[in-house]
Amino acid sequence: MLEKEYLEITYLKDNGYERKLCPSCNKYFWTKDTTKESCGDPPCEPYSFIGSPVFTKNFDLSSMRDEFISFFEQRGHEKLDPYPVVARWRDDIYLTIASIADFQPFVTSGEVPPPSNPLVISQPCIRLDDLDSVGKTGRHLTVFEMMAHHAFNNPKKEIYWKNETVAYCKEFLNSLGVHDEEIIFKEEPWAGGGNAGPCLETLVGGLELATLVFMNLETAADGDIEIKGEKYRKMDNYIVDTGYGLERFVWASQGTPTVYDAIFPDVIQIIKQESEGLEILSTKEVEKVVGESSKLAGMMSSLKGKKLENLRITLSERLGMEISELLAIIDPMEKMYALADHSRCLLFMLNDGLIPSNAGAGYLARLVIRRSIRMAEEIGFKLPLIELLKAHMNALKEFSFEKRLTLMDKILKSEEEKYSVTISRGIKMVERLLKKQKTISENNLVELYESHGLPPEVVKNVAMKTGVEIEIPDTFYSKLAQQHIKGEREEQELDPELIKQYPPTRKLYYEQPYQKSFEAMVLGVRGNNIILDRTLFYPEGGGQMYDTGYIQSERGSTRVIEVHEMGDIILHRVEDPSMVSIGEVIKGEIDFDRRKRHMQHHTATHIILYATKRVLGDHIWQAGARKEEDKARLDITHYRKLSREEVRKIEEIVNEIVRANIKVEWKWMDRIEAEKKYGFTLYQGGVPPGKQIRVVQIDRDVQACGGTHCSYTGEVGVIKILRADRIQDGVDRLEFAAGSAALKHIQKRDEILEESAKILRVDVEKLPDTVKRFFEEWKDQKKQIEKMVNKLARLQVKELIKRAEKIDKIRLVTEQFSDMDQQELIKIGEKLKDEKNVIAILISNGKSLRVVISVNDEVIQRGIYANTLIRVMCSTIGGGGGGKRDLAQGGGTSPEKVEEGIEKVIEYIQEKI
RNA sequence: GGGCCUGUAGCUCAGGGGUAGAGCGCUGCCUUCGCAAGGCAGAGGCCACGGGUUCGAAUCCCGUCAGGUCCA
Repeated sequence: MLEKEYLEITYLKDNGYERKLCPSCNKYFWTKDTTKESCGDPPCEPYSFIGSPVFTKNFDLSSMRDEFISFFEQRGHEKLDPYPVVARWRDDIYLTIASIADFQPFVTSGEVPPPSNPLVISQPCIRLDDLDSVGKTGRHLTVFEMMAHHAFNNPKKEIYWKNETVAYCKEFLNSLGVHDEEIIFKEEPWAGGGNAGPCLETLVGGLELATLVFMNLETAADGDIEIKGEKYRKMDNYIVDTGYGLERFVWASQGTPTVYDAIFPDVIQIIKQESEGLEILSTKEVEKVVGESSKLAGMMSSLKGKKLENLRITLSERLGMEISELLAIIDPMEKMYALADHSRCLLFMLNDGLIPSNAGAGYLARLVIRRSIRMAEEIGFKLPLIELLKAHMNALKEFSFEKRLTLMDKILKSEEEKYSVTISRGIKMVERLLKKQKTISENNLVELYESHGLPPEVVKNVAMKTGVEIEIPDTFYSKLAQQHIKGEREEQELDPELIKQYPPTRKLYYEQPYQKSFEAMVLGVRGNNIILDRTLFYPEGGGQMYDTGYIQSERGSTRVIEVHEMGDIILHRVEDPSMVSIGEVIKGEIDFDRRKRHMQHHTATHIILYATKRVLGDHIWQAGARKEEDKARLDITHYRKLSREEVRKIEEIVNEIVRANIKVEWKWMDRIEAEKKYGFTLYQGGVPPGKQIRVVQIDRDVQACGGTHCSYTGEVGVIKILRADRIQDGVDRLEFAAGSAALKHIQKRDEILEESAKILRVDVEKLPDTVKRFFEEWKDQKKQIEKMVNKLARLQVKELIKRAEKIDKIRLVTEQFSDMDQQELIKIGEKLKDEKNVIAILISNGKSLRVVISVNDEVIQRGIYANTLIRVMCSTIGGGGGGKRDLAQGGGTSPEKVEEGIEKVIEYIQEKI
């Protein structure tokens, strides 16, 4: 299907490139080299650039990036500053995985015009999918810069398309000294993120340097083009999406054994010097081993399990070394590379304000941190991680990381601490386990890792110390992965197609936020949902609850219970839809008290977020929010629990802002323009759709927000923070109330205090002291009672034994108490056990019916057990019981049958002896 | 966002329907010139919280809260 697309690229043919079919991978490629038979892409052919660089000049990251950007600037592309690596403008991905991610979904869909067109960018991207391969393959990185030029075309205007793109690519490579004959363009359809299109991979020396994607397809259930199992159809927009791997270009220019040696040699040097186990690794021989390994690994897509094993075997054969000898060199080497890479990744992540957490995007940061710590330990790296981050900063001067350095240091330290606690806790667990069961099963390993974060390698080491050998099954990690695939998802409620037939609802609540009633025409009725041409009713959104109220027609009025937005349509859910008919003009009235509270809470939320940033630092992001009538809450990202002082400080600042009575400004802005002017901190409450976004500004705080707000901060009234909780690691929740809701809360709290004080008959001020005293006294008295019970029991025993009834040699004690505690019965029973030949039946017949039977040793010898007796007894009195041979307890529900029960027990005893 | 694990003495944890336990730490006494160590005695528990099942729940079930952890 796509073949035609490739053949349309006349530029290739015109420049002497020939289309061939690779016999090895069965894919088409274009080359000028007449001797070339296979596509040159590993695994069809190995790398040829290691040791013999493909460019005429050596580059480092900065110079290579400059070279690329100025090349395209000179050819009419506008330079765009990179976006953050944390993709806050997206709700479908956490991290920026490609340069095109910057423009999805609104620019690629055509809804929003691109910031400039055509443009050139070098976008840092993070991909954690191949985490295991990093360090091993010599080319995998967690963070890399995707240099790219993009052109966004539509039916009305075309910037440029396939021919020009390929031409740029060839010319750029030529400018670096690459000959036409060395370049191979390989056909490889591309798909991702709901789009697809033909694509050319550009290979030089066996290394894929660039990917030229011609994005012109979109997913469609009835599409006629199938790529990788998904169906696609042509879309109106067609986009040039290129990706030039900065790090790979630098690597190719230097021809070092691995990409790591090329892009951060200084960091590697530091790790080598500061690690205990790595001094031997600087010899020429090692370089050779690593180079060969890298070449071989280049032929494989990823390295796991069998693949990795095979690579090691082949490599040892090729070098004439024992596997163990090879591993001794290669294993620490790989860890060193991975550590160098991971620390670079952390630099970007933490700089963009990602706070490590046990859930959400923050987990990704923790994952990388923990891997780094583990690797640092394994190779004996002595310095704190922050030193590596600092070292990376030197090679990345273009990014201003410095301002976040102290914060990064704090975060890393706290994470290191947490991890060491986890590990030492885990170690103790393993030791206990070994005491119990001698060995550790695979299930144990899985549980230790999944539930307690203890890697199997650590378990193995601990076990070794106690002399137990443990095999970690090869299947361990794949088994883990399988366990997690299960999770499925569900979606969709109302049919969106149905809604499409209505025009967008005019949003009066933005135009007249203080209006209480309005008139509108009924456009449709869908079940209980009414669609109007305009409305004052605010639908649920941005964490703000919907408005409620009434809709009035000639026939009467009906309550509006819920209001939701679907696309551009607002649905009013009412109690009785029969009150309105299509075409009718109705009067709507909103519950303004409720609305006003929402407005106060919403404005308060902005103010609080602004204040937390001022108190805690600008790494704070909104992690969620909800505004209700009587309270609201705001979740923020932060690396440690808020202290009481911090909360108080926030509360003070917030109320200062209220008192300052600052104007709350809102306006509609062009999305791209707003992003340029205010940055991505706009998107605190998620990403609103559409070309235009609504921007709300309070003092220096600016957010994209669709909610309703007060006009001045003074209208919010007093803001009271009700609680500050840590809801998950890395996320704190502030619950608060504003205005009259705040007052209500304060009043309610007062009431609770006063009532409590009244019960204790003390002043409110004395409450803490009194409660403490009462609690202490209560505990004290409990102990006193226990002592008395003991004493009393001793006395009781003497009395009871005197009154015992004789059955053969056995002395049977039966006693009914009016209302005695079970504890006391047991105490007496316990004491009676010490007397010879005794069976005691002790009954408390009060609020509930309880029985304790105790039997002394000699009686047990004769085969009479307390737990048997109690069953005889209690089954008669309508209950049950149980216990041990010498002491048992039970109860029942029929007090009138107690005598009968005792009779039965006596009968049983008589039978037994 | 989903899964799993854990909340018991100041600390580390056993127990897992029937009288709340161990080790360490703490207090006092004995032994000693003193210390370390040992011996004896003792203090210290709403068994996270709220429901439910049961004659009876620390224990089983449900929910809440808190902590941990893995995955997306």
